[in-house]
Amino acid sequence: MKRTKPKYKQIVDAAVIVIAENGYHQAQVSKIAKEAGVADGTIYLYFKNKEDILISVFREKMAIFVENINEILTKDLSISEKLLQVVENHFRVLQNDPHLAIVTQLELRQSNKDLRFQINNVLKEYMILLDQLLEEGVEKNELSSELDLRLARQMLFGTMDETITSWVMNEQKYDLISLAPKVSNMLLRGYQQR
Amino acid sequence: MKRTKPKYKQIVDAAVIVIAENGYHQAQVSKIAKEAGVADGTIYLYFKNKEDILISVFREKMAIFVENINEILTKDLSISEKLLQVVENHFRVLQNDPHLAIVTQLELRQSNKDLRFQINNVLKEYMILLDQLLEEGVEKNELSSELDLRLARQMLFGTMDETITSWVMNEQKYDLISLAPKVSNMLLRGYQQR
Amino acid sequence: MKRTKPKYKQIVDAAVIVIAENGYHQAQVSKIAKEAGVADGTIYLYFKNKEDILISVFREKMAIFVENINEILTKDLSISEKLLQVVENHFRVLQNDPHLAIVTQLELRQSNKDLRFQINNVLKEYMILLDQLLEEGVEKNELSSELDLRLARQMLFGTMDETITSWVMNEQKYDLISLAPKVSNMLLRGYQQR
Amino acid sequence: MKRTKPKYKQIVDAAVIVIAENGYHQAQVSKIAKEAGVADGTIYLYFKNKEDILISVFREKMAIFVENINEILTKDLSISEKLLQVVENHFRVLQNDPHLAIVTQLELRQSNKDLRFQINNVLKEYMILLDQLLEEGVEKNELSSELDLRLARQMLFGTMDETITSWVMNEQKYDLISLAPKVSNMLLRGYQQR
DNA sequence: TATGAATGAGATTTCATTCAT
DNA sequence: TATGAATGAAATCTCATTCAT
Repeated sequence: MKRTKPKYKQIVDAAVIVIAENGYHQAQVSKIAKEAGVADGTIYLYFKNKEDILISVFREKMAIFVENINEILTKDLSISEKLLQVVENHFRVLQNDPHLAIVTQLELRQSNKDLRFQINNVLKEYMILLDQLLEEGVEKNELSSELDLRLARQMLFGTMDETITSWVMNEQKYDLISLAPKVSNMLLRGYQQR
Repeated sequence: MKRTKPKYKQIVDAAVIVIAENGYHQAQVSKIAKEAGVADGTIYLYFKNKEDILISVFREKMAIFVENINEILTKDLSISEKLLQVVENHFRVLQNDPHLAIVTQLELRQSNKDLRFQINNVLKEYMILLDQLLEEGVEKNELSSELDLRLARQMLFGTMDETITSWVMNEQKYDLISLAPKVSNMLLRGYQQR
Repeated sequence: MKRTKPKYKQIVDAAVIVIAENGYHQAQVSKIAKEAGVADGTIYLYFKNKEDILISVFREKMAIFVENINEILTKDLSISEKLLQVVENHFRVLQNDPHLAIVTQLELRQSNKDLRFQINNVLKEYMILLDQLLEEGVEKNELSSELDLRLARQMLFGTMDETITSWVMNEQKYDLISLAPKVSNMLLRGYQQR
Repeated sequence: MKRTKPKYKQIVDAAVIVIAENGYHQAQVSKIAKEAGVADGTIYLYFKNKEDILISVFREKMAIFVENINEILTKDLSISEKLLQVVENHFRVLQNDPHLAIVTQLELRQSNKDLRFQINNVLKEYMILLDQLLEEGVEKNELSSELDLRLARQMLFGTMDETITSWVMNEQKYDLISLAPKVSNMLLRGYQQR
C-alpha cells in the first residue's frame, strides 16, 4: 500500500470526482479506476478495499483543513479574528472545490457505520483544533469564562456544517465565503459574556 | 396506500426498531415485515417501496416535533423562553426515544441523495417554524434587527443537530435535556445586539 | 433450508449434471440454476452457499451406497458373497450413473480442503459399514484372525476407488460391473489365512 | 525453458513447500516466487504457466519413485520380497518428506481435470513398472496364472494410495513404513492361487 | 536473464419487488 | 387483503500473466 506514488493521488482525486458526479452508491470501483486511468486491479495495489479508498479521500482532504487551521492558530491575532479566519477557511476550501463539498456534505454521509466511525476519527483532529481556539479565547478573556467548551465547539462545527450543507443542497447558488463574517459574528457573540 | 389502518403504523414502528437495532444497511424489508408481524408482500400494500417506508418513518416522527413546536410558538412567552423550550423539546423527544435518536441522527443519514432530499422536504416544515420563532424575536426587538434569518436558523438547527449527534455517538451516556439552557443561552446571545 | 421440497432435489440433480459436463471449476451457480430451471437466487432459498450444494450432492448420493450396503449386510450370506455384492453394488451404482461417477471420482476431488473434510465425514459412515463387514468375516472365521482391520478396509476401499477412477479416466469404455467378481476374489484371498 | 539451471529446481522445491503449507488453492504464483527468492516474472522464464510448475513438481518427485523401483526390480529377489520393497519404498519416500506427502495425497488432487490427466501420464511410467513386477511374478509362477494384471495393479496402487492418504489425513501420527509388511502380505495372498 | 507494476476477466450472493394463490 | 416463494440484476476483488525496463 504505497501512499506516495502519483497513482495513489490519481485514484483519490478520481474518487472525489466520481462520487460527486454519480453519488456514493453509484461510485463503483470500476468507474473510479476508469476516471483515474488505471485498471480495476490497480486500485487494489494502492488500497486494501473500496472502503479504504473512501476513508483515504476523507483523510487526504481533511489534511488541508487541519493544516490551514493550524496555521491560523499560530498567528498573532485576536480570537475574533481567528474565528473569522477559521470559518472563512472552512467555507473557502469547500466553495473552491465543489466536488469535494458534495462529497463531504452529502455523499460520504451515506457510508455505513464502520466507515463513518473511521471518518469521525479523522474529524476528531479537526475538532481538537477548534477546541484549542475556544480555549485560547477563554484564557485571553475574550470569551466568557463560563463557556461550556464542548457545547461551544458543537455550536461552531454544527453551524458551519449546516450552513454548508444548505448551500450545497441549494446547488451552491450563492456565495458562501461572504457569509463567514456574519456567521463568525453570531458565534462570537454567543461565546461572549453579556 | 392507506395511511390510517393500524397495519400502517405497525410497519412504521417496526421500521424504527429494526433500523435502530440493525442499522440502515441491515434493515431489510423482510426484517421489517417480520418485526411488524406481516408478510413481506403485505408491506407493498401499504408502501410504494422501501424508500417510502423510510420517508414515512421520518414524516410520522417529525410530526411530533412540529406539533410540539407549534404549541410552544402560540404560547405567550418571551423569545428567550420560547427558544429554551424549543431546544428542550428537541432534546427531550430524542432522549426519550433512544431508538428514534439513533435512526434520525445516524442511520437515516446513510440513505441516498434522493431520500435525503425528501427528508429535507419534511424538515422544511420544521425549519419554517424555527424561522417564525426567530422572526418573532426580531419583530419584538428581542433579537438583533440585523439578524440574517437564514443563517440564524442554520445556527439553531446545526447546533442542536450536532449536539444530539455527539450525544448519540457517545452512546447517550450523559443527560441531554439538561444541556438545553446552556445551548439556548449561547444561541440567544449570538442573536442579540451587542 | 428446506431439504424435502422437490426443488431441492431438482437442484442437486442439476448440480451433478452440470459438474459432470463442465467440470468442477466451470460449474457456476448460474449454470446449475439454469439446468434446474430456477433463478439464481432460488438456489439460496435451499442452500446456504455453493459449497452447501456440493456437499449435499455428495450426501444425497452417498446415501444410496449406504442404504444398499446396509441391506446387503443384514442378509444371511457368507462373507465372500457379501463382499462380492458390496463391490458389485459400488460398481453398479456408478456405472449406472455415469455423470455421478465423473463427479465423485474426478470433479469433487478438486474441492478445497474444507469441502473435502466434510465429504470425508460423509464417507466415514460408509467406511464404518465396510469395517463391520470385515469384522463379521473375522468373527465367523471366514477371514484371517490376524487381519489388520484398518489396513484391510483401506485395501478394500482403495482398490474399488482406483478401479473406478481408472474406468472413468478410460472414458467408461469397458464394463465395470463384470469386474466385481475378480476384484472381490483377489481381496478375499488377501484377507484369508494361507 | 531450461530444466537444468539451479533456478528451475529452486522454483520446484519452493512450490512443494508453498503448496504443503498453504494448500493448493492458496499457492499463488507470487508466493512461490517469493519462497524461491525470484521475481514473479522470472517464474515464466522457466515455466510456461502455473500448471507447468505443478506438473513439474509431480514429474521431478515421481522420478525418485521410478528410480528406486527400477533398482528394486533389477535385483535378484523373489516377487514377495520385491513387492515388500516396493511398498516400503513408496511409504518411506513419503514418510520422509511430509511436505511432499501432503502435496501428492491431498493438494495436487484439487487440481483441475487437465492437470490431473497430465499427472496421470506421469504416473503411467510408475504404473508400468508395477505391471512389470506383477508380470514377472506370474511368469515365475509365484503369482496366480489367472491374475488380471490391470486389476491387480489397480489393487496394488489403490491400496498403497488409500493407506497413505489416510495416514496423511490422520496428521501422519503413526509409523507408515512399518505397515508395509502387512500390506504387502495381504496383497501377495490376493495375487496367489489358493 | 531478471524484474515487478500493471492488467482485466470473471463469479458468488443479496435483497427489493412481484404475482399466483 | 394477505401471503411468501421466486425472481434476477448487479459489483467487489483476486491472481495468472505480460511487458517495458
